[in-house]
Amino acid sequence: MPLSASFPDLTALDLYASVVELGSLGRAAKMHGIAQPSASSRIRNLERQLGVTLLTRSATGSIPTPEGIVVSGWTDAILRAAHDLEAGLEALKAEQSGRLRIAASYTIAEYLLPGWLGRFSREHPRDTVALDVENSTHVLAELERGEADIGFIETPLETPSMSEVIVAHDQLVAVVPPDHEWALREAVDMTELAQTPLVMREQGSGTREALEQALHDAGHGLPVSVLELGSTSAVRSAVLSGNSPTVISRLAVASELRDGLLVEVPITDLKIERDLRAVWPTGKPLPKLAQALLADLT
Amino acid sequence: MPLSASFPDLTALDLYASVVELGSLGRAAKMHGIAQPSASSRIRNLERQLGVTLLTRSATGSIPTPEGIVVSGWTDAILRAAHDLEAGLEALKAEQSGRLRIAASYTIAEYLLPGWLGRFSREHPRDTVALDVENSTHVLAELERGEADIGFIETPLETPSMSEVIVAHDQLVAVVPPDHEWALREAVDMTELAQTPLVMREQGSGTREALEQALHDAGHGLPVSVLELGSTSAVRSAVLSGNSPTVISRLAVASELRDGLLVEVPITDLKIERDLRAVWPTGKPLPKLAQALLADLT
DNA sequence: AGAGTGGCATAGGCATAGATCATAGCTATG
DNA sequence: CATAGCTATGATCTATGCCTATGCCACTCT
Repeated sequence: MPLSASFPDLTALDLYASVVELGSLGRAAKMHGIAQPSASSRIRNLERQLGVTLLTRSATGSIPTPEGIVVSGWTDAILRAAHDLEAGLEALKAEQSGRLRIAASYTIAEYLLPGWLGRFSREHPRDTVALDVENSTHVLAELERGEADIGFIETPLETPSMSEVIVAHDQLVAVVPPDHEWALREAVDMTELAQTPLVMREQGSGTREALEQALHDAGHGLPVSVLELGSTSAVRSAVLSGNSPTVISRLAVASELRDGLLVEVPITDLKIERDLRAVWPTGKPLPKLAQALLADLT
Repeated sequence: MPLSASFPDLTALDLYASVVELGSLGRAAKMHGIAQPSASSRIRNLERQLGVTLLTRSATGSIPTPEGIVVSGWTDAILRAAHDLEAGLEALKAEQSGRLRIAASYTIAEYLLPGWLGRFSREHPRDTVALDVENSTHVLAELERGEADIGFIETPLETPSMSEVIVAHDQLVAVVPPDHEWALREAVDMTELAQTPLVMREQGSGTREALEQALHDAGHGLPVSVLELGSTSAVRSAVLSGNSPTVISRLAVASELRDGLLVEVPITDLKIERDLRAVWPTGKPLPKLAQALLADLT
């Protein structure tokens, strides 16, 4: 469903965050490179759009009202996500001539890399990072061709020509909306899972292959799909607003599980763990910047 | 630091999400109530601002490019945070005559309630929710005066006049930026914590009182503050960009801990657990809507 | 094969949001 | 009591973005 038509501008939220931080409209205006009356009017607009008085203004400055403090917490979450987008984009746009070239799989690029890169570029403001998002086999190919300095993948590899180190963990879990019948079950066994139509990624995605492999290893047939979608976020939205289970990366639904918007269903004897690894060619020495990034993560 | 000046409009991101979901600019335009050419131009602007080609357009529709898929994951995170803000605001703005009146403490209101309310209002679209954010004692007072139907607090209560049920857990943890000396420590003992200047909430906040209580119980003096700030998000930002530890709700720094932007430091023998509880007056019967909300959470 | 349908891009006219500058009122400080 | 720092208001201007109308393209059904 679309966002409310009169949703405030992100720049207004950002300005508000600065006001809260600095304690004054004028100082916040200066930090954002606009005139003080503009800041005043933008914040007033923001208050009108949100329908809440955010600041108590006085001749000595402006401090948030009690409601303003709560709202500030919510807007901070939006702004952090926006900064993640910026960090990710900057890396995505960087020319191939950039100093540190990263190749990463989708899950890692979507849910972990922006945070890592934000911190990395704060610590190394003069260096640029280039990011290629590919599936695991392409990541390895890029590393072998010397087109990337370091890679991040979610599948174990057997080649001695690549070194690796585990930087995070992930797990595939079965989830349903809280009003689904499975939400109350103690557990569901694998036979039932294999026979229940699921929302799934398209054929050939890493997530789907891992699930098919696990079912096959346990002597079951291929899972049935009720809907096939091209991205993890699409799958998540479909499950949130539909009534079918899916098997999905825990990282992708962490906040929904925390908030109770989705419920995890234990599947008997099904455990698809994935260690998320940094990989690089064993032969070549790891570039300094790649070492620095790695040091941040371990 | 302020967001990039040319950061795209949230409505543009929202439109893009719809395009990805629906597979066509025109359909997305209709869903957002604008004309197709407007959608076309907005997406084109979005691509220019981000510096990335998001869609491959064709006479049969538009599907995201590989980069578009990654970006879509990042924008989804922003939009989810925006929906949380909307859900929270709607409750905050609702008149006191609203059907379900909730009183909650800051931590719960900031980090958990928006998600709960989003789901609740999807399931009960005709009902309105009013939210009052206060500290724990005020929450109880509102319940006693009958001004709220149900409350959420993070401190245990001893009065038999209130019923309670635990709906989530929280924990105060010590965190530092990853380049802080403590980040590499196995553990830090309480004496050292009590003597180290911390970033803290202002005197009288629940978080600070819990920490002071725990130190006092262990025979230590009051903690020293290097900086006192009025909101949890302000404390988090200060620690992220500074070089001092803080003791803070794990909920507030969950994503930073996951991304490695902050590091948790175990404090020997310090364990401040907080069960987050729903509370309501024992006498009166719990209103239907409050029961429904509670059922969602347990 | 031809008409119809659905999809995207371009061009021109118009309305509105938002920026600036100048000004004025308020409070604390010396 | 004057000054410095804060915010609000009003007048004016610019530019961004929307809408309608139109054209082109690909697929599909008769």
